[in-house]
Amino acid sequence: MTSTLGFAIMSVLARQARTGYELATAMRRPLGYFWTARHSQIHADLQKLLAAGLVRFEAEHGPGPSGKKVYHLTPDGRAALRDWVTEPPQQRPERDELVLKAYASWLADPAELLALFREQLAGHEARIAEYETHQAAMGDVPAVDHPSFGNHATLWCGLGYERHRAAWCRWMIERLAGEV
Amino acid sequence: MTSTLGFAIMSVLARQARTGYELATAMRRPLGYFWTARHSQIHADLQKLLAAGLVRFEAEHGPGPSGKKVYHLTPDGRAALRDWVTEPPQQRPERDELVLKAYASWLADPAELLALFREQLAGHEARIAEYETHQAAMGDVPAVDHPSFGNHATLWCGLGYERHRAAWCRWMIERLAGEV
DNA sequence: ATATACATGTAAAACGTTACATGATTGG
DNA sequence: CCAATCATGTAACGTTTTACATGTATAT
Repeated sequence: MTSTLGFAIMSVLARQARTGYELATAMRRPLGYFWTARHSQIHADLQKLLAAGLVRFEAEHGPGPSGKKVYHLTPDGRAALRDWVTEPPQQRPERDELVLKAYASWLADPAELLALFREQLAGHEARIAEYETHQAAMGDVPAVDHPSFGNHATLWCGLGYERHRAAWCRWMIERLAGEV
Repeated sequence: MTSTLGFAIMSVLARQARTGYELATAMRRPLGYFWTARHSQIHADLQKLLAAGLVRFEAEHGPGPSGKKVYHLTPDGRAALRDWVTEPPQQRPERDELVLKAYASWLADPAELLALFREQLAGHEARIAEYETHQAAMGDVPAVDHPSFGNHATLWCGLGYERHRAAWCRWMIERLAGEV
């Protein structure tokens, strides 16, 4: 069975052939906004995808003890990815440490809590500004069958998320500021 | 080192003494909205917390092969929890399968995608209605040092999250409906 | 020359899920 | 009496992180 990471890798390869190293950097940005993995996990997963016939590689001369391997999707890989996209996602448990802290916030020091949420808010505001710059640079939303539609869709979601979290932080700050 | 699950457990025990079984049901609702664990993991973690002196239990006669154990926080446990609340959360990687699918959505069938996002939207709308009922039942927001402030804060966040996701689904549906 | 980026992999440990295993209490 | 709920725990497996291990190409 292909893991979700396997599909994340194939989602990148569907756009362009890449080495494992390049996949790892894609897992920081832009893919890292919604899926991450370390290079050790990526190399291991690539071997599984290879065994399943979903990817293949061209060995090229390059850095590293064993040259470089440029991976690309096979027709089977592209078909598997295409099918996976429209299947309902398995709902994995939510795990949100800041919300957990909010649940226990009643026993903490309000002044320290206020500092925590102000710090979090600053982070969200910085990311909102960053995402808005990206969005302005990307221009109009293309047709849904264009690769960059995926970039628009994920950026829209990321921006909405950051705005929601910023609003929540402001609500918390308002409540806490009244107590200090 | 206490795991985040350990603090989740202590967040529940800070309100009321509980058995491991009761902690597992709390990990479905209401805690399950932002942190989950199975009973097997909870029992294992309780033994770590016990060894660290952060919780203790009273053995009581009851069901099960070994009676029941009602756990409560020790003063050390309460202090550790209190300190943890105001520490910045360690940013754990985002992993969102639906957003990953959106990233690869350009190569899928628009009609099937439309069905997927309509289904997701229906789920969000149902949860919004459910949370709004909870919120109405809870009444006004109490002082920040009252345990139920934690319930209000987490519910506010959950409601904001569901509304954000619903809005994103509607945006996707609008784009996709134009193509089918 | 030397530091940085590029490049691939393995091993150990932590975290989390699923399945296995047992048995008492309670309500119908 | 029987089923559901309450109750505790262990074992096997898969996923993810951290650390270990190596070595080339390139720009300063």
